Amino acid sequence: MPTPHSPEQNHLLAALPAKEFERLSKHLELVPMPLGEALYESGGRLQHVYFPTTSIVSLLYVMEDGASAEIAVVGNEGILGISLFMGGETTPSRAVVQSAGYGYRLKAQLLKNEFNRAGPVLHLLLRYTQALITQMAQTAVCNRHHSVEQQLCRWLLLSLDRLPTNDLSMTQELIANMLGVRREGVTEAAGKLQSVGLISYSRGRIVVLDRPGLEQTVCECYAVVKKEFDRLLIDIPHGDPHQASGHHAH
Amino acid sequence: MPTPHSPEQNHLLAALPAKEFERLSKHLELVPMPLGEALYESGGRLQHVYFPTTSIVSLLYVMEDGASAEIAVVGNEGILGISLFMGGETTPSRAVVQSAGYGYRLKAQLLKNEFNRAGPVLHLLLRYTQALITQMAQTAVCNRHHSVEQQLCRWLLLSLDRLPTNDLSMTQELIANMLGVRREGVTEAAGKLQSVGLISYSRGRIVVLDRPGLEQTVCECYAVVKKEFDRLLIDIPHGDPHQASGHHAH
DNA sequence: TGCGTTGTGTGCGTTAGCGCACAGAATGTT
DNA sequence: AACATTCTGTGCGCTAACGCACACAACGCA
Repeated sequence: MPTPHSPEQNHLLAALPAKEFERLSKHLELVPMPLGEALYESGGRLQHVYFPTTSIVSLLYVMEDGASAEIAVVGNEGILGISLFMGGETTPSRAVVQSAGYGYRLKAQLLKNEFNRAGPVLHLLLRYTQALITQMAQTAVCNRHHSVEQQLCRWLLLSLDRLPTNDLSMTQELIANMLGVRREGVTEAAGKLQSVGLISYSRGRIVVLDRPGLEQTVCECYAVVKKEFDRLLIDIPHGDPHQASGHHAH
Repeated sequence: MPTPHSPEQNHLLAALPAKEFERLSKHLELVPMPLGEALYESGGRLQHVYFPTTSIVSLLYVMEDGASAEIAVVGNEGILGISLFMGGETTPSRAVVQSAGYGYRLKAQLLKNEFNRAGPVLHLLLRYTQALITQMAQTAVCNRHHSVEQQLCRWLLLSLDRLPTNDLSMTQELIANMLGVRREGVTEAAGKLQSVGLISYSRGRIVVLDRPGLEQTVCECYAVVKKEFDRLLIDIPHGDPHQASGHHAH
């Protein structure tokens, strides 16, 4: 058991004021999140919300003909199951583990109760949701205007930001599903990135060699989203009329 | 003065319980919303939130090179300025009036106060926000997988749903900006739709002749979003632990 | 060591959409 | 009536991405 797990590995949990964290932490349940597991299906009812720590989860829309597209990605900075507290209970999206790891889960009703106290937890979750909205919106724009190569860069950086290492365990097939493009398109784009020395890969294992280089190749979409996440979540003022004791998410 | 205006033309306002509506309505201010007006700019601070009644507003992302894309559209079913109550205060998007008309506005602070009462207004706004999220996500998918023609259909239907008539006042240039495609692409797609008898247009005026026909041509994205809006907003249970007196949004 | 499975590379022809450069039509203006 | 302006139609060549059909490489397991 090399890595000791703790809820604070999740930034949202870490950003909670002590009192709220106390209340919730006793109900947090550490769960493994294996590659490919669906935390929820389109339209399905949620039993739990999930706070990833070492895993990454994709929010996917799958269409009637089987074509798919990732609309956002959630890792240790976030939470899965926002539709619970937004009031809809379900969403038309799927949530699939894209990078195996661990996370903590919490019974749906407990989170709702906490949310309905209308305290710091509510405000924190809503801020996170706004950041997530930005990510979705930017994904829409990126899908419209940018090349597969640029999008691959974005995707790699998004993953990198949510992992402790710089090697990802992902086949090109999977990446293609996420980006909603052909597998061959990913092969080609990845080939280019490798030939320029930014990454190196082989059979489902991608190592990022030159992160700054990637950041130069990526489209603006990455920075926009990143900036917005930082703005909304790094220095979190707890609530609106409440205290503003400078907590940090890391 | 042919049309008498009333706040209830906006579905969200109409869905408010009497008590909340009372409290807010005295502060609602009827404002004209002329074509092209920007209700807010990327990163700008909001002074008001807007409840469109006869107007339609596009949420746009504009990129460094000037390319743009609509990520969602808001009409009499919704509200503009969700980042106010989500806690971010601003967003990276612009809000531009796409179809001239009227709306009611409310001072930012008043809405925040109401929101912070954590009553029916909060729950209603959050449900609406979830519907909006679905629209954005589906836009991302649509951008990835569907043709300009299909997207034009979707766009026309979205507009139609938010207007009392079936003629839209929109140049192809504007539509192209919204969809994030070339103007010529819109010309071509619109030409096809016209030749099949679904629409008729001339110099900035589009009349929808055959709505059912449009609904057959459009991609699934339209229906997904529509269904989700209906599910979340038509039969609104006010709040979670509160009463569930069957209010209707129309 | 051999064999199946799973990933990856490559080479087509095809297509949707782009960028550009106009020509023509409808409208408003004086 | 003449003119500028705005909107729309059309005709290119060009490129990114698609769909398909393989060949090949790596790894896992008997």
